[in-house]
Amino acid sequence: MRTADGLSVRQDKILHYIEEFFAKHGYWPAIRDIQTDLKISSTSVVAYNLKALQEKGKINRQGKVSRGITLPKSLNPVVASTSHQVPLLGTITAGQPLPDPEQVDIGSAEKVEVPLDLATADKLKDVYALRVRGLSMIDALIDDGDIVLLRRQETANNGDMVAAMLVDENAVTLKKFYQEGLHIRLQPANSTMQPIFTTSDNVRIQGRVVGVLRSLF
Amino acid sequence: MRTADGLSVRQDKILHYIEEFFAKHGYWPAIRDIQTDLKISSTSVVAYNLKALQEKGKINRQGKVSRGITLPKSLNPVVASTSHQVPLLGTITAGQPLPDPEQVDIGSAEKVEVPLDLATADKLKDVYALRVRGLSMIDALIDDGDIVLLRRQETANNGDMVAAMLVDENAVTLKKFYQEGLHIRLQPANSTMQPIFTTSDNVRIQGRVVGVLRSLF
DNA sequence: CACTTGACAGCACAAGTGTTTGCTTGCTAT
DNA sequence: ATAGCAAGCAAACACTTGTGCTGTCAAGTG
Repeated sequence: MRTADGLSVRQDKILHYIEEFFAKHGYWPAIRDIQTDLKISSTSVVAYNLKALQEKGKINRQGKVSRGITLPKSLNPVVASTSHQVPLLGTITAGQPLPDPEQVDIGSAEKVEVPLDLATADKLKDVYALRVRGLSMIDALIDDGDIVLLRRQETANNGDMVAAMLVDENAVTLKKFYQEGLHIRLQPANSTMQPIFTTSDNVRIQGRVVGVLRSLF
Repeated sequence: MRTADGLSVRQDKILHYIEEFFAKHGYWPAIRDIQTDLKISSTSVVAYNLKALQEKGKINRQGKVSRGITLPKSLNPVVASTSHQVPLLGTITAGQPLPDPEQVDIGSAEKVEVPLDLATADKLKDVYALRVRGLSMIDALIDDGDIVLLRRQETANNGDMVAAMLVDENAVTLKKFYQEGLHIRLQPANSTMQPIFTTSDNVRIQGRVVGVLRSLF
């Protein structure tokens, strides 16, 4: 007898057992867990069926690794996630350059949850977050306390919202970037504000703004 | 040296390593994984620190079980539900009153993922999202295309950012709310803009703004 | 009938892995 | 000084667990 997925009854039971075991314990079962709880006579039978499940793409296995049976993320109801974490590297204030993400221990940094609506996971590479202090970014429609998401890059296309450092002023600002011949126009997002015109060598792009989160709770 | 959590540097590193290992592999690390990758001289040192982490409630352990180190669900960024879905009920444009959430079939509405950093789950009750069309909310630092999160309510405290309908003008606007005697002051979030003064009966509060999401991808 | 194949059994081995024991080090309080 | 203690080190030990045989058995298959 077969299930709809082309699995034998036993394989189906094993698959569900693996799911439930992980949901209950938080780690994966060993072959002998499956064996005893499902009252299978031999570990080799379990191994045999696990191999079948693996070939059918229902599970992943890491050879030789204890409890290395895993479910593909997309099939794992416990792990499937709709958001992604990016490191919160610090605070951005007018005048201070952005921290270099490579200088900071990303592993120990605070994390910010970013919904995948805002950005798909693969686009979140090299993205980090900064908390905004002060009102200096208000012409970019960014308030005190907002969290901005930045992707590290040193070039920009016209119209991109970038974190740009003005060398002369020693200030960082968030503006829309427009290259106009030898000059650069930095246009505030807020149309009631005036743009900045300056030369290329006075501008150093530190990253592109890819999102803003504001909590008013 | 200690981290903010009262963990030693080594314990902090181990904790983050466990997180990353699980995120990467889908199963938990063995003591020897931790040892070799963190270049710790002995397994017993790892065991020693794991015990400390366990006593501090940072990890759970199943004695004797291979790869039985787990993170409490609330601390596990991979498993913990760190975001929540709220219905996206439509579009807000200057002049149009907000849709009544009860009039819309919430079940079939589009959903927006909201990170719990922005709002804890229990506070997300009666919260819904609207997409902003046009620049009419620019003085509330909200751009065309932003998504605003609103909690349905008809009263407000001073200083709350609210969605207020001005009856005479038949317009909806997002402003900070201040009751001043019999009059009401609606103050833009953007200090370069001017407030609106009006009477109480000309203002109908439609909800409180609890968050803003902006994606620039 | 001989031959294959899928599924299961039993068992033992070796690798994977947690635990224990004894020893060293550096620091602090008595 | 000396005792106490947290933290680390090294090696051995013992349990846990995946894997590799060797068979059995029933159901095809030519």
